Amino acid sequence: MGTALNALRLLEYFSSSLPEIGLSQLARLSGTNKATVLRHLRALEEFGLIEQNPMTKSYAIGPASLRLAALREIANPGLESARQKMQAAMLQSGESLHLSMLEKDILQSVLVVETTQHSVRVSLDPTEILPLNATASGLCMLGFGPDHLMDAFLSTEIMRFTETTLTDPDRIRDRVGLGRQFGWSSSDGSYEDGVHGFAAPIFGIDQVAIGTISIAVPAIRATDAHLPLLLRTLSTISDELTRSFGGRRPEDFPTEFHPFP
Amino acid sequence: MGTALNALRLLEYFSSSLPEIGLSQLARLSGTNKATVLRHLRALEEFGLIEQNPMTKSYAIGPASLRLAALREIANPGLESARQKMQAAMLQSGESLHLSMLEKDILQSVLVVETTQHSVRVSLDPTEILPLNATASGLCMLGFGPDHLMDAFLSTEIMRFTETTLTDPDRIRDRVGLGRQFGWSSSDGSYEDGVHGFAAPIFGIDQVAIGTISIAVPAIRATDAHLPLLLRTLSTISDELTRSFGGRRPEDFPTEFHPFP
DNA sequence: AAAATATGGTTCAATAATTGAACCGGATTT
DNA sequence: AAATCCGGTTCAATTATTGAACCATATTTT
Repeated sequence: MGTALNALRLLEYFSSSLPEIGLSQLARLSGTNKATVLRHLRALEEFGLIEQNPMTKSYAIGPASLRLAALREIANPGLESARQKMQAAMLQSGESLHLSMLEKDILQSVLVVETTQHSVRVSLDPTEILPLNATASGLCMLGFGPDHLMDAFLSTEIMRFTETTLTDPDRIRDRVGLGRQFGWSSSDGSYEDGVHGFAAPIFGIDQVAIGTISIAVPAIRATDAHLPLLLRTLSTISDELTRSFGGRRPEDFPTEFHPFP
Repeated sequence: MGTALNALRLLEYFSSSLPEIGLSQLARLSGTNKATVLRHLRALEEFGLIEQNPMTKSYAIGPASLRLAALREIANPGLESARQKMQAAMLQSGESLHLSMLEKDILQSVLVVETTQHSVRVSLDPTEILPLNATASGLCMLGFGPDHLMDAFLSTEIMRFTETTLTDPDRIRDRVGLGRQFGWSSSDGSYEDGVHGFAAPIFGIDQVAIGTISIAVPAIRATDAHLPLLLRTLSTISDELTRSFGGRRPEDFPTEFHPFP
């Protein structure tokens, strides 16, 4: 049931680590017959969501994705201006920024602006779903997002990614509480080793977070000396983005971010 | 035949002028039964390519489009750096830039950077297919693109958009020849009244144009005094983009752009 | 150098999903 | 208050989808 959806699901197998997939390989990955996969790929290709490399015969995401993204921009204005604000914040802080949004209790990365100032940089997959327990953005979202989010999340399986990933519900609650108090959250290699994250909420009209803005820093530069600059950047851009999305910060939200004691 | 494609085709009805569509309206537009349309929309929605506005109940392009676009970025790197170069060129010239690419003999707009310096600006639909006879980019593409392009285009129906649209094959050939000689093409309201365009080619490895970069200027600012700045901007960015896409300019391509006599 | 195993792609009958007309309840218009 | 509109549902008839087996070709393995 759901031919169209089955076809679309083939797109899920493409990732940054596997951007090109051959017919047989995709059939294996999806557990579907080759003939079926080929039919679907042909349909996706005709629409432009898939593109076949004429040399290698393997398939990749096609140009229609860009068209659709541009179209969404129009219905959902603000993302383009968000990009510009992120660009400015990137130049100010020198680090990469990630904008993520909550959709159906899932935190998805929607915009990435990578630093142009350092050659050692954090390059995370911009299409990934962010685990709420392991990332700064996730902890921040738990703290400032809809009330039911924490319970909903704790009722799912909590994943572990590295040595320092928070998996104990009590410890997660502690960290979220700390974030709620200071206005920002952080993670130190709890999702990927060597990557420190700092995140602040973006609020909607009802003063509930609809997304987060985060700065990803390689461990080498995650120093106490660097922190004030990062927090200053974070504070201003989270305020700008909240306003640019038509939202409002809660009255008791800190106007400046300070390091955790 | 092609359920998946039928579902995807529904996405074609969304545009910048019609970013949200209701169920019945979409059924009418596509000439399909409501039940069918609803099934398709549900499938697209589950994948995230469609999103339903819970208030108005109408549908719009969903967040998965952004994910896919980001994914394509990875397989097809360079677009992000192109955006940055375009941003710089926008700041230099003060005008909006359009990047378009040739896909299957169709010239599609893939990236738009709008000016932030003027309130009178050109805002063209970033998802549109560019007519080869009516836009600066189109004429430029005819001049520097694959050899068969001109014949292929002339064998299709040539569309007229405004009073000044070029529709006579001989006049088109003349203008294309002029572009080939000077390295850049222009259009003055031949696609949309009041919009002047200036375009230069982006070459692939085989010295054939794979796309174009263009500057769109409102008629008020399309003055002789402004032109040198526009041409300078165009020349440098077309060179940058050609290199950034791994291409090569032909040896006899002008290193500087000069106004037509 | 021959055999074995890949690959992308095709065929076709059995099957399972898609389709559209008619219908429903509710909100606007007339 | 009658008539349209809307989003959404139902269900039998039909139609497109599916997967096993197959083909030709390229790359490994023996």
